[in-house]
Amino acid sequence: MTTIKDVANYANVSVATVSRVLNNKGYISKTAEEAVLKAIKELDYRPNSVARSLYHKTSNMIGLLMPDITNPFFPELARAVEDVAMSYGYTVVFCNTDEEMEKEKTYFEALKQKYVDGMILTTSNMDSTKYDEFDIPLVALDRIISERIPTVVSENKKGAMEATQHLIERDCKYIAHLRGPVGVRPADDRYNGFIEIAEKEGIGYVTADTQFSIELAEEKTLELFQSHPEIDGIFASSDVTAAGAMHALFKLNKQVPQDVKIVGFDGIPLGTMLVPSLTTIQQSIYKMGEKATQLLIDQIEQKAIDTYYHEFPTSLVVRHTT
Amino acid sequence: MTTIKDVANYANVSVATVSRVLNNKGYISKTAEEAVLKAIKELDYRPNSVARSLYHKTSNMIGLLMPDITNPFFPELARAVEDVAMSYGYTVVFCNTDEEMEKEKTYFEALKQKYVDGMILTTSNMDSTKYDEFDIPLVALDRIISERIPTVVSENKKGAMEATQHLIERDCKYIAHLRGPVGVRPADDRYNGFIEIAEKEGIGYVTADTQFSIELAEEKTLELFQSHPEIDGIFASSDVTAAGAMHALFKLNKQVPQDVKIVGFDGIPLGTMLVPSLTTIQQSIYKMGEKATQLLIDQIEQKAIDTYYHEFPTSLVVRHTT
DNA sequence: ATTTAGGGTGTAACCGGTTACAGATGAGGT
DNA sequence: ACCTCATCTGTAACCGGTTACACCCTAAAT
Repeated sequence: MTTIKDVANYANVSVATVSRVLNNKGYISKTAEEAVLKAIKELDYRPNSVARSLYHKTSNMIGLLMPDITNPFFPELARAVEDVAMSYGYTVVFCNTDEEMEKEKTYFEALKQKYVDGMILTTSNMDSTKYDEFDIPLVALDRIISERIPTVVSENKKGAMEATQHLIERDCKYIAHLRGPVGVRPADDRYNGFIEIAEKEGIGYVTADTQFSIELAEEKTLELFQSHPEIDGIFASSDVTAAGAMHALFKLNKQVPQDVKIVGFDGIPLGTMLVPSLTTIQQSIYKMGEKATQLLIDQIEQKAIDTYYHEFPTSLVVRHTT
Repeated sequence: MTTIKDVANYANVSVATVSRVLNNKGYISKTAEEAVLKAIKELDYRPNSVARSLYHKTSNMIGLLMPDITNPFFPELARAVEDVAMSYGYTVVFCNTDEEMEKEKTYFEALKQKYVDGMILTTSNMDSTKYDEFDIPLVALDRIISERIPTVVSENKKGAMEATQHLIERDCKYIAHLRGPVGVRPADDRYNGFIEIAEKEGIGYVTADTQFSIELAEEKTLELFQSHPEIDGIFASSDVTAAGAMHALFKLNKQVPQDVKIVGFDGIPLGTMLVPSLTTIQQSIYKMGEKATQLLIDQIEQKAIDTYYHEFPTSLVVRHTT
């Protein structure tokens, strides 16, 4: 491996001069610069970024912590993060936490030891004060952790209200809500939005707790219909959950949208692949990923951050399940 | 940040002794060891892995190059890679190349500058000899690049044959194959497997070229039915493509599986979410990711690699589209 | 009493960069 | 002629670890 010393020797200058050329810093004579550039070219030299990191305590890497890339909501987010990061010369290290606090801690430690410049969190299982202790730039994405951490989320409550309203406009009389994980703010907000409209419109409703798993959603839907056969509308907390509900309806021999109408939440590609395709509340997933990454890089590069809380609008996309 | 020097001072020993304790190397007295361990604990010391890397000339990172994490085939692969990597103390940098040679080159350079220890390739758009030039451990996953690079793929041809046979057993008389990208070996192998069985069984068939996009698959399916309304079976080169075909059939008002039967390829979760759920050729996606990562780490750690070519069995999973 | 050998420890060089600092040179101002 | 200052360059310390080597100590062997 060619080192800066090799280049210095070859160009008959000191390592300091080579470093100056590399970083365009300080005074360099034309002669020296040319000699160095020639040496770099002929020796095919690339600076060792580990050595650089050691000195600068910086790695040009950012960490992306998410529950599970296998959950179809995250690939698009990850994609956006990576696109923006790369355009600024950062690389992305990605970590699946499975919502386990232990894993989260392990990754935090591992990444800190590698001098990652910052982290994007789409998962938060440690005590919220813990995050402030790590003195490393953070951004919360699709989660709300603490007001000290810049945050990017959707207008979850508003979206949920719109979804519920839509089902009512489509003549649903008794609506079930498949609620997301209790305690996760976006899911709670959707729940609250649903309740608010259902109460306001004085319509019949039930709710059931689910996670983001298709199997559980199917199971819960079957249970709901056992106790409430009059359900004619479902608002699912995520598109994956909606897919689970559709399976249950298939088993129950209910026609979608004739017998039961369904609205999901997320707007992931899965929705368009389902047959019939899924009416859903579209989040600006890619844009949220972009914004979060931008916010992180701004912090890393010490730029002032104007707003700490960013809410992205959602939109109702009517497809074939309503 | 606490350094090894702080620990040494606190424990009243030299940095060498601390390092020996950390790495369990050389002679250490019980007294010294205890003092060091106590210091480490009380100062909450973690060795700086960048400094370690500098000495050991490794970054403990591996690169994962894939076309697009947004394509539902890749998250599971990525997940497996990350799981195994992390269990060996490696972190994963992920890169989306969009099958563009330029991007691939850029990432290769960027990662080499960061001295990643190795890379897993699920995409290959450079000249195959180019890869040999980079003297860095590589593994080809779901791609075949060169026999000098350890390779992990599915039994694509065999799987395709099984899929075709299955459609014939289900009484299909005229089968369409939605072929994957020409020139990509796994896709070509599936095509060849299909042709071989179709010819052998003397059944009617057509093929159409697609990519891994749902829209294109839908479009091509519509075209196929226009020219060949007698099609009663479809073997799609991927599950995403199969989903596209299902959309087309929905538009054409054809019942699945009554009028047309469909078999996909991949076994991604999407298949179970579709209604009706998709019969498919299941690849051991996770296991392939594990194996590839293991092969990469073996190379990095200079272990001998017994076999360079690994084929994973596929299996027919019969669900509701056949 | 003197070797000998193994246990235990610290010093300093090293990994490959960056940069503070000091010294050298030469042009321009007084 | 002397001073000032900008330009240019090299030496060496530093980032935070690892380890070769030298040295000391003690107990067993001769």
